[in-house]
Amino acid sequence: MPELPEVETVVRGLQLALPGRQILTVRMGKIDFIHEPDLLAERLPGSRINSVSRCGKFIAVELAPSAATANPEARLHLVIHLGMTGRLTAGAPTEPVPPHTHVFLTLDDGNELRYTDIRRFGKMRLAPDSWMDELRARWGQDALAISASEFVERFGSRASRIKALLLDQHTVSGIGNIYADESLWRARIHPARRADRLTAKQLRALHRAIQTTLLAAIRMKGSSFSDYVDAEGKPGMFQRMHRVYQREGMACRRCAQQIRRIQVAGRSSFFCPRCQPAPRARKNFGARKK
DNA sequence: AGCTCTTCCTGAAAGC
DNA sequence: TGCTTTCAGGAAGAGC
Repeated sequence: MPELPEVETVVRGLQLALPGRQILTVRMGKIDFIHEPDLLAERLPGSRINSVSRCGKFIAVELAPSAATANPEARLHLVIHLGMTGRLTAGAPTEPVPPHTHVFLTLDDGNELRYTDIRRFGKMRLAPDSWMDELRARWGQDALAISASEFVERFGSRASRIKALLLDQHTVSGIGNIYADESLWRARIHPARRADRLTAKQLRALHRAIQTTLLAAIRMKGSSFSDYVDAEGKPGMFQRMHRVYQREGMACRRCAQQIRRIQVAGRSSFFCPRCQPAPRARKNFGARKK
């Protein structure tokens, strides 16, 4: 599933292929995951691509203001979220079309930008600057950009379980199930611990673990299990480095204890019961009041 | 405030 | 063998 490192890898690939290109034609298959598909059909042909960037798990393809628009300040962005199984690839139109490919953009260099998404949990829309601003305001800071002190402040005051907070994009954006588990293992924190019961030292360790894990994953071009590929259609390699994710019953790489799997915040959570001690069972008798 | 459940969707894997 | 059921999950929304 694409999380920050996978989206970053796709964006870096697209940055080599898209800026400066003009979109010639747009063809769409299933459109139920596209917000206002008519707008894409109307506005994309003829527009030129300025840049490609990442905002959390969103990909933003910025278009140059078109001469036809009355207001040259009204920049548009083709915003894409890959969801679970989304793939965004740029290549020759002669390459075989994978099943479930729903958007084709032909480019002026003869290449084609394609969006493929088996489950269509992804999202696509053409949005103005103001929508991007709203997104940034509503979403938490990017997981790679947030400072240690901000991280401690944001998490230390919350009563939710730490895993739930890591997955909540409003707290910090970019982290999904894989990197939440990997980071928690690295920081030796149990996924069901309440964030406000962690020490500042533990939260700083978690912040560091997130940075280390995400940067290492980016170097390996992301994790591929079933569907994720980069902008050239190639899988990542970081899944080989996973310490806990999808390793139930296997030995912890630190202490050889068997990795366990539980449900936290409705998600599979993998952890080492020795390295990541469980929160103390809360009995009424011991309940603390604030 | 924060938790759980539901919804969207498909294919792989498990169950019978 | 071949069918049916279950599960996986990013994010939003409902309801408690």
